[in-house]
Amino acid sequence: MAEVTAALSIGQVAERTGLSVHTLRFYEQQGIFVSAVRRASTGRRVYSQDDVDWLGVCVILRASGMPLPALRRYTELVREGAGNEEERLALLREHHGRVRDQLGRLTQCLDLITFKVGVYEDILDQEGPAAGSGRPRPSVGGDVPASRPGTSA
Amino acid sequence: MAEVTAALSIGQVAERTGLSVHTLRFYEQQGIFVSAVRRASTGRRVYSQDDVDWLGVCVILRASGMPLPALRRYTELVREGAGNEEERLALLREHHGRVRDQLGRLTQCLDLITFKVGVYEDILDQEGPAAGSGRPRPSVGGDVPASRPGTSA
DNA sequence: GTAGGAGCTTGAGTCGGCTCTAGGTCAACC
DNA sequence: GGTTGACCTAGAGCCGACTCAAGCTCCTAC
Repeated sequence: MAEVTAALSIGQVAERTGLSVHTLRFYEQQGIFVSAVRRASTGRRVYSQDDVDWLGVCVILRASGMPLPALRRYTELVREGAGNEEERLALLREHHGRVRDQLGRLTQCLDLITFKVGVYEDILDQEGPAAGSGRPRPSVGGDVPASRPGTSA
Repeated sequence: MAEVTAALSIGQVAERTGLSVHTLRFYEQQGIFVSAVRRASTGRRVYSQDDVDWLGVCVILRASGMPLPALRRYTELVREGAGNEEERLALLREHHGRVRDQLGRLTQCLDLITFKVGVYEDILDQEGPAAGSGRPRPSVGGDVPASRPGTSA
């Protein structure tokens, strides 16, 4: 058990969070740090492991589409400390809902794309190497064939 | 069996696709239509049911994050007609992969968020109404409590 | 003692994808 | 014949989230 608080440079933090140094400075300016980023006597930023942990959470929230203003608000609540758990929960729940929606929509999209991929595989199967069997496919999705469109086939 | 090809105004198409009239004109300019949009003698755009069907596909591809250039390329391939199915398939497969990745990442994010929501529910459970039991929770994710951070608890 | 590299600040630029504005045409209704 | 209201074009503007540039300061190593 050593290094209670690590003291990392912006480059090191960039490396371990996957964010660019630009983005780290940008996030700081945007108020996306729970406590002010410390500075060395030379003016350079000094990050702790806590900062890295927090950024890990931020990366996930961002990756799931939380907008910066919401992330900033959440950060503020955490910075204020205990007593505002309701608001944090509300914020997270709202985001949770959005992510679930997004997941649902994406799943639907994936279905369509999977289907279309199958259609094209069949087409290439049949006219391609040998006259393969060609799994039965419902009659949709081959995409308008340019010449005589007709609600696809 | 009537209206082989409907003849819809831009407003009607906007309504049935969920896209704005601005976006429809923008897409047209971007080459996101399989065949040139027809014009009435007055210069107004006249869309067919095929256009609407195609836009339906586009909406789904866009919703799943396909960038406009890729969508344009796909449109071009469909416009060119039969013979380029390999490239269409490649394009769709690539997108399919990206959507699956995105889905995976989003699912992970959802797990974290679900977990955090649970943590806050427990906190509010305990200090709130009555001193509820509080389901056992692993020791992560309560978020740095501002004062004495310490790798959260 | 100087070259290289990491870091600093402020402010501008980029990118994707729309979204809106200005100024105009046209058809329909009162 | 005047007013809506839907549509037209070209081009500018916007938004979110970075990303980069310019010009500077340090520190380290040769």
